[in-house]
Amino acid sequence: MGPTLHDVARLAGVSIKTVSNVIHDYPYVKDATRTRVQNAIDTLGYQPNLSARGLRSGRTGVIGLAVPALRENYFAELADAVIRAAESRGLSVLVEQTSGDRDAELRVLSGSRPRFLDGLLFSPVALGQDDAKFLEVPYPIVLLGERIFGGPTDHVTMHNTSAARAAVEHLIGIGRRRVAVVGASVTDTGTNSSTLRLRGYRQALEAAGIGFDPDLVRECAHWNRDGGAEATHRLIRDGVSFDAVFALNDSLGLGVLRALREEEIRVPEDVAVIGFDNIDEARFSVPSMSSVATKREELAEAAVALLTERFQEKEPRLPPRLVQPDFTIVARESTGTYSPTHADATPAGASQER
Amino acid sequence: MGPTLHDVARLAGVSIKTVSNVIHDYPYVKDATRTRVQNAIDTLGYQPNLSARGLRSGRTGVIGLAVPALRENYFAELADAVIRAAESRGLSVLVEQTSGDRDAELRVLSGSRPRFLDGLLFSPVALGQDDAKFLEVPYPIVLLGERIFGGPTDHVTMHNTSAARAAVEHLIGIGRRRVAVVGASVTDTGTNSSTLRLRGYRQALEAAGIGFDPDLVRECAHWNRDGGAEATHRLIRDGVSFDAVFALNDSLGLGVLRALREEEIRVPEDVAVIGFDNIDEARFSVPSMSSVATKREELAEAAVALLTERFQEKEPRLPPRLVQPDFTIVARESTGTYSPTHADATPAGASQER
DNA sequence: ATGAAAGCGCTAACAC
DNA sequence: GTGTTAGCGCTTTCAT
Repeated sequence: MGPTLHDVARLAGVSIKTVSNVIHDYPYVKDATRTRVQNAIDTLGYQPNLSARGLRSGRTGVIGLAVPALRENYFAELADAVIRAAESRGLSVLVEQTSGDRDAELRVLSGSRPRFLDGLLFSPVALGQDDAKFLEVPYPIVLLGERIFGGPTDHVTMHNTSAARAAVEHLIGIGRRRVAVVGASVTDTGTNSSTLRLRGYRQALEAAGIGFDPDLVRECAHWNRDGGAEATHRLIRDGVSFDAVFALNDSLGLGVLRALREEEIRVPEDVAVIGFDNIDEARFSVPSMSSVATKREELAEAAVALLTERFQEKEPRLPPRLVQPDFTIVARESTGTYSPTHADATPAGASQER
Repeated sequence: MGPTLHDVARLAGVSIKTVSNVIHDYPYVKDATRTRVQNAIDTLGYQPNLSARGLRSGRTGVIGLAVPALRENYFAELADAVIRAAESRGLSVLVEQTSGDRDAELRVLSGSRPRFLDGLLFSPVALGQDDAKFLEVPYPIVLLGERIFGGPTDHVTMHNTSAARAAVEHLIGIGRRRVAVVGASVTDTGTNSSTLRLRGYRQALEAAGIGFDPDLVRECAHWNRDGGAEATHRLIRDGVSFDAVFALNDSLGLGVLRALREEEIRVPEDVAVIGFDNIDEARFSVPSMSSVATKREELAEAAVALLTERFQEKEPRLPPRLVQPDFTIVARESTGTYSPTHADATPAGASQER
C-alpha cells in the first residue's frame, strides 16, 4: 500500500484534516502550512485511496458506459468521445458491453457494479418502451439512443426523423426518385431509430410528391455490414429497380457499397448511397460515403454534463431532461452528382444491371 | 444507499460474518443457515459495496486498459476482447485513452487511478525501450505491443517479424517482386512494430532472392488511413514502380486502397495489397483486404489471465513472462491471384499507370 | 459452525 | 486555521 493521509500529516507535522483541506483546496489554510503539506505529499508521492474516498463520500469518480459492442464503430467512437468528456471533468469511465442482449442490459442496471459507479450512460438496444420502469434505479442514468422515450431519466438522442428526412431530401435533390431503404427493423416497436428514420424517409418522399413503394424498404436483422450487404443482394435478386439507397446507419451503408460493387453496380452513377452517423470509416470507404453527421463530441459532452449535474444536485430533483444535438448532411462521393440532370432521363437502376 | 451486510444479518438473524461466509461460499455453513441468509439477500436485493470491499481487501474487481484511442479500430476490437475476457473472470474494465501522448502514458502509470485498479493492461505507443523503468510500479501491469521488451512486467506481443515475413511471402507467392512498404516509422527506436515488421519484410525478400530497394519503403507519421493514403500518393508521385504494397497495419492498408483507387490503379491486378492486424473492416473494404491475423481473443485472454495470476499470487513473484499468440495469413481480394503467372511477364506497376 | 470486534483510508461535523 | 473523532461497509483474525 502507498502512503496515507496519516503519513503525509506526520511528515508535515499537521493533522490529517489539514492535509485533507489542502487536497480539497479548502481556502482557509495558511500558505506556509499549505506549502509544507504539499511538499510532504510530493516527497511521499501520496495518492488518495479512491476506494476509501468512495466508501466515505459515496462518490468514486467513475461513471459507467454501457453499449452493445465496441467493435461496432459507432460505439467505439461514442466511447472515445465519452471518455474524453469524462476526463475533462476528472472522471473515469468503466465500459460494459451488452452484446445487445436483453438480459445483459438488465444486468447492467441491476448488477452490483452500478453501486460503485457515480452514474451510468446507457445505450440499450434490446430494451424497449415497455422497459422504462427498469430505469428507475437509485443512481443517475443518462439514456442514449431511441429505444425508450419519456422514461424517468435524462435522455440524449438525435433528431432522427428530421435528419433522415434531410438525408432522403439530399438524394432527391440529386435527382433520385427510387430510393431504397436498408435497415428497417424486423420487430417494430414504434420508438426505435428505424421507425423514426423511416418516418423521415416517408416525409421526404411525400414532400417531393414521390409515391411510397414498400418493395423499396428492406429489413435487416442486424445493423452491421453483413446486414446491409445481404439486404442489397436481396433487393437486386427481387428485381426491384432503384437509383439510391438510404442506409439507416453507416455500417449498413458500407455493406451496401460492398454489395453494389459485387453486383457491378456503379456508385453513384447507377445508385447513390447515403448512410447515417458519419463514422470515421465513411470518409475512407471506396467510394467515400455520404452520411448524416451528429456531432458526437457534442452528444458525449451533453451526456456527461447531464450526468454530473445529477450527482451534484440536491433534492428536489429536476424533471428528466431531453437533449437533441444538431445534425448536418455530409456529402461525399457516394452521392456525387455525376450527371445528376440525367438521373431521371436515363432510368438507371440496379434492375438494369442484371 | 442500499442494504448492507448488517441489514441482511439482522433479517436472517445471524451475524454479518455468517452473511459474509455465505457470500464467499465458505464451505462450513449449515445448509439451513445458508438458505436463510440467501433468502434475506434476495428479499433485500443486497449488493455488496465495492468501495468498502476494495478498501478492506485491496481488491476492487476493476482492471484498467490504457490504449491510444478507441476510434482506432484495432484498439476498439482489442478493448472489446479484453472486456469480454475480463467479464468471464468477474472483472470490469476501466478504459483510458492516451492519444499516443507521452505525458498521458506516464500519467496512466503514476496517476491516482491505478491505486484503485487491481491491475493495468497497458498499450503504449509513445514510451520506448528507455522508459522500461517507468513500468516498475507497485501494482501488476501487463504490457501490450512492441514498444518495450525485457521490461519488468508480463508482456503480450505478436510474432511481428515472422508474421510480416509471412505476409510478404504471400505477396511474393502470387508473383509480385516490387513490394512497397507503407508505414515505416520516422523515428526508429529499434524495438517498435515498424522495425520488427520491416525486418520480416527484408527476410522475405532475401529468402526469395529479391534485392532490397529503399525507394519502396515509405514512412508514415501516423498509422491511420490518412497516413497510408498519403504515403501511396507520394510513392506514385515519386515515380517508383511497384506491384504490391505491404501495409504495416490495416488502417494504413485501407488508406492505401483508397489512394490506389484515386490514382485509378487496379487492385489486385496492378497492385496487390496486404495489411496487418485483420481488423473487421478488412473484410468489408472494397476490395476486401488480405491481412495478417492475430487471434485477438487469444491475445486478450492471455493478457487478462496473466494479470489475474499476478494479483492472486503470493511472494515470491515469478519472473516476467512473455506471451506471443499465433498468427495466420488471411487472403482476400486485395491479393486475389488474378493472372498470377503473368505478374512477372507483364511488368504491371503503378508507374505504368501515370 | 458462528459471533465479536478491529480497522482498511478517508470525509466531514464539530470542537477549539 | 487547525485538530479530534466518528463512522462509511466490508473482511478477517480470534474466540467460542
